[in-house]
Order: sequence, then C-alpha cells, then structure tokens
Amino acid sequence: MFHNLEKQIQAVFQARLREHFDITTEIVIEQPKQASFGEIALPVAFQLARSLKQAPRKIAEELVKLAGEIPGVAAMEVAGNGYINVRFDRGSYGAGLLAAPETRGVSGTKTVVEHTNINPNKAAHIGHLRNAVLGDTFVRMMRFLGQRVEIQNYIDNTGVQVADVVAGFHFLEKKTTAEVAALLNGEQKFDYLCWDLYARTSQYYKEHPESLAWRAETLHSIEAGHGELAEMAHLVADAIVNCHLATMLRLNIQYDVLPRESEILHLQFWASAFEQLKERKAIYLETEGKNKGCWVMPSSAFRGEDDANEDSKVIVRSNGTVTYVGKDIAYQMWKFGLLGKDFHYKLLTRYTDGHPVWVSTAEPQPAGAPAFGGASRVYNVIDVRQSYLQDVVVAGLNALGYNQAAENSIHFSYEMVALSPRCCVDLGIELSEEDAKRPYIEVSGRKGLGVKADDLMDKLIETALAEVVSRHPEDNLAAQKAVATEIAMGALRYFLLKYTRNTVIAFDFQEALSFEGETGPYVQYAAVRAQRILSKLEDRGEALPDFAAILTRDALARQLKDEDCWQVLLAASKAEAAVERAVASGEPAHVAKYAFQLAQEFASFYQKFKVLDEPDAERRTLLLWMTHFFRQQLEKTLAVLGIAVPAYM
RNA sequence: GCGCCCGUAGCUCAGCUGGAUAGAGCGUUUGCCUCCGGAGCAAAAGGCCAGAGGUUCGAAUCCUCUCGGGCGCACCA
Repeated sequence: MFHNLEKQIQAVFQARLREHFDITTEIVIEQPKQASFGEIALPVAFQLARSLKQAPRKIAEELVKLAGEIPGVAAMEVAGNGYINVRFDRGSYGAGLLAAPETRGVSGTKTVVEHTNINPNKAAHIGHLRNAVLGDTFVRMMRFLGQRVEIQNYIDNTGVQVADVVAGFHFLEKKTTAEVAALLNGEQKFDYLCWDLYARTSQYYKEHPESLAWRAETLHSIEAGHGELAEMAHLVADAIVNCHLATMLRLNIQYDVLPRESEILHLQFWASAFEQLKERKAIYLETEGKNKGCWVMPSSAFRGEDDANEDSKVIVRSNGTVTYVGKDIAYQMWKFGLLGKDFHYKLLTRYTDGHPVWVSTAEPQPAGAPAFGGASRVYNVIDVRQSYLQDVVVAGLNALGYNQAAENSIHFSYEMVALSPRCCVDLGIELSEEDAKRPYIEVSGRKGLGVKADDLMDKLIETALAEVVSRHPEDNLAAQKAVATEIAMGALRYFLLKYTRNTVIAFDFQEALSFEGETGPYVQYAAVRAQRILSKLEDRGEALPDFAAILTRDALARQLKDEDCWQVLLAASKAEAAVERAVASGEPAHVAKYAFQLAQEFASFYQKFKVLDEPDAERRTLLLWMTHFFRQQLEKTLAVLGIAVPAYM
C-alpha cells in the first residue's frame, strides 16, 4: 500500500517533468524530518534548480501546481527552501489497507543461496551461526517478495580439516572405525568430542611437525576413496553433518540440498571445468619461476591490469591435484547450469514439516529428486576474508565468457564474529598482554577457541526459562520450556541480525543474553501484547467486529485525524516496503531495525490507548483493527527474520 | 609493499542512491502499575560525525591526503 502510493506519486511527477520541462529523472523520495510535515518528501526541486536556473522554492511551487490532484493524496505543501511535502488522504489509505491484503506472484527464475558451509569435523560455533542466520534470513526476505530460492549447504567432506580429525582418531588415539562408530551414540556429543580432538591434533602437529605425514596419508586415502582412513572420514563427516543440521534446526534453519565435495571429485566436475578453462586459455601451464609446473590464472584476470605484476593464482598444483579455488569454479559453474554435468541425489532426511533435504551422491538414483542448480543468480554467503578467492572464481567465469553468470555471482560477505576480551575471561581463556589490549580476539577452531553454538543456545534457553518460570509459575514445565526456547532463539537471531554485514561482532555474553531494549524478545513482546488484547476480547465474550462494515472511509478519515493513531498505522503499513528496500540493499539488518521500530510504535500505542476500555464504539473498533493489523504485520516481519511469536511472555 | 574495510554520544551500533534541527539501545538521572501484565512507557543529560583540504545550493555520506585500528595478498580450505 505504502509502496504503491509512492510509485504513483513518482509516476505523476515524472510525467509532468517530461511534459513541461522535457526532463527525465529519477524522483527521489525520502521521509520528512518530522512526522508533522507529512508522509513523504520530494527534494526534486533542488535537483532541478541548476538546470532550470531558478530558485528551488519557485520550482517546487510550480511542480505542485502542475501535479494537480493525485488519488490518495490529500495535500502537497512546499516547505523549507524547496521541499515538497506530501500528505496522504488518511481515510482512503486506511480503507486501502483494510480492503486488500497485498499479494505477489512467484517469479520464474531461480536464485541459489549457498550458506552455512561448515567443515564437517567439529561442532558449529557462533561465527557459523552468523553465516547461517544471515543466509537463512536473506532467503526468507526474497521468498517473502515472491522470488524462487534454493538453499544449498556445501559440505567439504574430503578436506584437510576432516583429515585432521580422522588422523587424530587413528594415529593419536589408535581407534578403529568401529570404535569411532561406537562414539556416535556415546555420552559426549560427537561434534563436541571432535572439537576437542581437532584442537589436540593441531597442537600435536605443532609440537611434532613430522607427524604432519599423518595428514598427507589420510588425505591420500580419502582421495583414493578406499581403506580404513577413507571409511572413517566418511563416518566422521556424515555424523558431523547430522550434528550441524540439528544445531541449525534449533534456529529454524533448513536446507534444500547438500552438494558434497566427494561427489565433485568422483563425478569429475573438475575435469569438465578444466577442459573449458584450458580451451578458453583462461589458465596456462607455468614453465618457470616458483609456480613452475602449475596451471595458473594470471593476476590480471582478477586484479585489474594495473596490478599485472602481482602473483598469479595456482589452480592446479604441480602434482596434478586441483586447489580449492579450482573446485569452486567448477561448483559455481554447476550452480548456473554451465558445467554440462550434474550430481545424483538421494534423500538424506525430512524435517518434521515434511520438507526433504537431498544430498549429492555419485551413484545414479531412481527418479524423485527435483532439479537443483541452474540458477540465474547466485549468492554465496562467505565471510569477507575470502573476498580474494571469490574474486578469482568470478574471474574464472568471465575468462570462460560467462559474463552474465559472473555478473550474477554475488559474494554475500560479512565480517567475522570475534570474542570480546571480557568474553575470553568469562570462558577462562588466558590472554597475552598484547591480546588483552585488542578490541577483539579471533575465534580459532584449531586452538579450540570459541563459543560453541549449542552451548550458547542452551545458555540462552536457561536464562529465558528462569524469566518465564518467575512470570508464569502456573504453567507446566514443558510449555514453559517451549516458550523459553522461542524467546531464546528470537534473542539469538535478532542479536546476529541487528549488526550490518560489515560490522565485526565482538561477542559478549552480557549483550547476547540481554532480553531488553533493542532485542528479539522486545519485538516478540509487542506482538504478544497485541495478541493478548485480542484474546482478552474473546474472554469477555465478544467477537472481533466486522471491521470493513464499521470502518468506512469516512469513519477512518474521522478517526485517523488522531496523529498518534495515524503514525502507528502508517509505520505498520510499511512492512513490505521495508523488506523490499532491505533486499535491494542486501542488508537483513534493515528488516531487524524496522521490526524494532514497529515494536516501539506499538509499545507507545499500547501505553497511550486502552483499547478494550474505549467508550466510543467507532473509535474502539478502530483501535481493535489497528491492534489486529499491527499484530499481523509484526508477525509477518518476525517470520521474515525467522523469529516466532510465543504464546505468552 | 599492494588491496579491501572501519573510525559517529561514556559503551555497542544505525544513518537507504549527498538533503530540513545527526538517531537508537545499553549505562547514568528522574517520573509512571486503582493494569488490555513493567521483558514496558514518559523525560533529562550526553556529539567539532578521527583530523586537514576539496567538489556544490547543501557533505557523517563523494574525492585527495594525514593519523589510528582491522582483514586479506599459499602448490590451506
């Protein structure tokens, strides 16, 4: 509704400018500094002042005259040096909201979002959570706007990190595959056990460099695809993937398909990409220097001509094996349907709502899997430190002549989650004097330094449960736990989303565990209170009034003269516009910010108006409708953020 | 050395493609439960937007330089 009206007003001004001044320009719309100035403001006169050689104010006055009557607009005023402030016709705006819920079609082209991508060798930590929550929320945002999106979670089940844990089990702990298998259902969570083992193995390498031969042997076995070590690697990786899926599900994060590196190798995805790269001369065989014997991509391809003297990037090592970037180019080509090959898929599991998760496999399977990949746009949610490698992947596509795909390959980058020095102290981690002075300490899987995702969630639930129990001692424990869980997960998702992507989060328990102020629970609380008013109405034996029948356009115009009511309604009507803007700017934080502002508006409304005790019938109906509308918009916005509305708080 | 990002209230952060008097939350101070539950509301204090130049009607936002901080630049992923 809000957005449509904006578009109409833009169109009118554009048309008038064309007709009378022969000018084609974008009509910028902004929010007036003060709400009392109107609903939207147009600074267009300033833009034109120069070319028309007239004072902005004069131009603005003329434009207002030329614009004439616009449906849905009550008045336009020139203010300041030349702003055009537009006031909506409140009656018709309200009637529009009441009449037509917004509907959207579903787009035909597919977008792929790749996120999570955790090495399957240890428990997930908060840094992984930021990745998954950002990716998941961005998917929800796009789906909300009617776009078709496929969620991929890439599994590097054949890499160094898995190999190190396998080497730890086999060489350090002298365990057989059967013995490792027995640990899967043991007392300690398997991903936690591997977390410790990974840190221990890394430490052992450091102290005994000769033991790095274990890694080489393990990697070799994994690549060959048979033997005890390869078998153990599969066991470990598959088990950890299941742990990760369970961890993410706690935050309501699901996937469509898990493409695995083992299949990229076995199905020879790289061979196809390699042929194309050689044919197009995107890479060449280096014959001298330190990269002699490697296939490399010249730096000019991904750095620009100015830095042509920079190092080129090795794609195939002198021993014939392909690097990570090479595999990633092949994988990226597959996502766009440009590789000429596909995985086979088998059903890995179904979520309780029936949604299937597929996993790649090397053997042909009976039909049943949907068509994956073949996207027209791809978002890779990867932290900003890998920008350089993502640039190389895009350069690869460009060098192959796939410029369209290159252009639609988006590195959805974000900054890391680090630990605040205080947080390290809380965790009992000793810091060097130098580190203690730093603004934040980087998480390190190799050192076992970090906050595990499941631990954090447990702690949040525990904290929330204490609150719930003290506020609602009458309810049973299971219900209390369910509510506490929704609050805790809401708090966590909001915490990870409130920062814009390129802000480093210095993690701090005190802030993450807060349920007051700009937090998820604050927003949830607003929705719960709105719902509570509506259920109180039922408790009193009343049904929801027939809003449309009572709230005619005239009645709305009458009632919405109240500035406070109008502002709340206006804010609530902007949910769709807020999501649209956030998708355009690629910033989930904007949706979080909007949700918070909306909750603030309602909290204020709630304090000011006693909805159920309102004596005037028409006004009471309006307040009830606003409460209902607000609740609906808030729930919708929270759903986009992946946050539930608890039954009570 | 080269490249990218950042520097806004005591602290943590917003500030959409330049636009009206720079905004939140936390913390501090002060009010508000005869209630649709206070995980809340109302209000106060708190700013040379790191610094210096420039571009223009107009700069926290764009350009240049300086200072301070972070991250990249493997035959690791």
